[in-house]
Amino acid sequence: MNASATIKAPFDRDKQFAAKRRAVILSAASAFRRRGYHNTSMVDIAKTLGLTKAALYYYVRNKEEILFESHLMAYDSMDKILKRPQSGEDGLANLANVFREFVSLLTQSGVSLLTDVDSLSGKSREQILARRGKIERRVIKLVKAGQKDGSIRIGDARLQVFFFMGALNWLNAWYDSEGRLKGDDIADHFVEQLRSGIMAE
Amino acid sequence: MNASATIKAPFDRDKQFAAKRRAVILSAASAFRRRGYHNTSMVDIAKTLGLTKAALYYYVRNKEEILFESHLMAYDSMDKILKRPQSGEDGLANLANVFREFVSLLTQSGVSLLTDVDSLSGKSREQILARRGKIERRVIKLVKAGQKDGSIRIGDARLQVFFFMGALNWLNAWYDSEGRLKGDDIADHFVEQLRSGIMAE
DNA sequence: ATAAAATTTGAACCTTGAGTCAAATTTATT
DNA sequence: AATAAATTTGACTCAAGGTTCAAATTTTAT
Repeated sequence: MNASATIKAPFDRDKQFAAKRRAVILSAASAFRRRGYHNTSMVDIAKTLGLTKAALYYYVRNKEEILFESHLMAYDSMDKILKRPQSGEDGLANLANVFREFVSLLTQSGVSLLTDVDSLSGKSREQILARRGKIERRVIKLVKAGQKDGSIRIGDARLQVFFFMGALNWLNAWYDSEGRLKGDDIADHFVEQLRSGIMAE
Repeated sequence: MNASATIKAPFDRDKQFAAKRRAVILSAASAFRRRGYHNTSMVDIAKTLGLTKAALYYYVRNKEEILFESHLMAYDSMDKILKRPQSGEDGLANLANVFREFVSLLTQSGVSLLTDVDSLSGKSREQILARRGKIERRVIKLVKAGQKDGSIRIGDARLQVFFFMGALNWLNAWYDSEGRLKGDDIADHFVEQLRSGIMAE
């Protein structure tokens, strides 16, 4: 309608802001994963972005908020994976697909699974633990479905899940994107080890 | 020889000291495992022992030394397990035995596997990483032996090891000694999942 | 009971790093 | 080019917590 409507880019303020904010959090998350939350100072985070510490506070309320959002980002990604309609042969196949995407997420995208929940205080910590619990419960459901259709060995589903979720979290400690092993190789291998570890028969 | 020789206990100074020092480290290690290194203050550590912050420094050079020794303690225990002569049927059985003892160590004894290596500086960090690497290499050897005698599936042994060592480290995040699951149940389950995950055929 | 050594403490010190803010600078719009 | 809003900065404050130390207390041996 409006004749003057946007021939040039509309330089959306909010979008710009949101993008930069996201960059801050992703960059910080990566540092947290490598060096740990407490071993990463606000100055460190700022420097890697070519900014000054004070500038960070334009995008973020405080350091803890960065940690909080880092967690959220990872869990959002995992939720998205879990929500995709599962169309595998059976429960085991569905679980394997999800697990493969988890591994890919952690090796390919910049998203990292952080463990430093105890540096969050009160409400935030509860919220994050709730999210983690929700994801665990979803994965447990996948396992139980597989047990029901006979593709996954009968057993304590929770323990089965903890076992292979450990592999996922441990990735952080040793995976090096520059290293010899490519993310997909790892995914292939891990999926196979997961499958045979809980396959029925 | 000496007639006055030790009818009463010889109150061995050094032994007493060593025992208390060990207690400090074990107690701190447990706190580190639960709350994390940086979320545990020297005052916290002292209070749980009924001491004052300053008293800790009679037993320990500084906080980092506690973290360092915590790591050492865990790795010493694991080394001891790895050194026991393995007398299983085949490579897979040997590996399973070792893994079972690892799980028992972490669930039964107070020993905890810590991840906060990056809070150590310079030489200490290298030393700890070297110890961890040594253990990993030993376990990888066990896997390779199993591959050679046909009991373990052929594949990248290092990846196979990382997979199930993840389960071990993840234990810290969820295992609760007060919880419903007893350490041995977990060990049984995990060993089975490990076995079938890499068994040949 | 006393002296010497071992252990513990209270009260400081000191460093690090998170957070604040008014002013300077950059960017977008008229 | 002028202006207003958005962004960035330098310099500062402040608290937390690790570390030190001389003095007090407790323990062991004579």
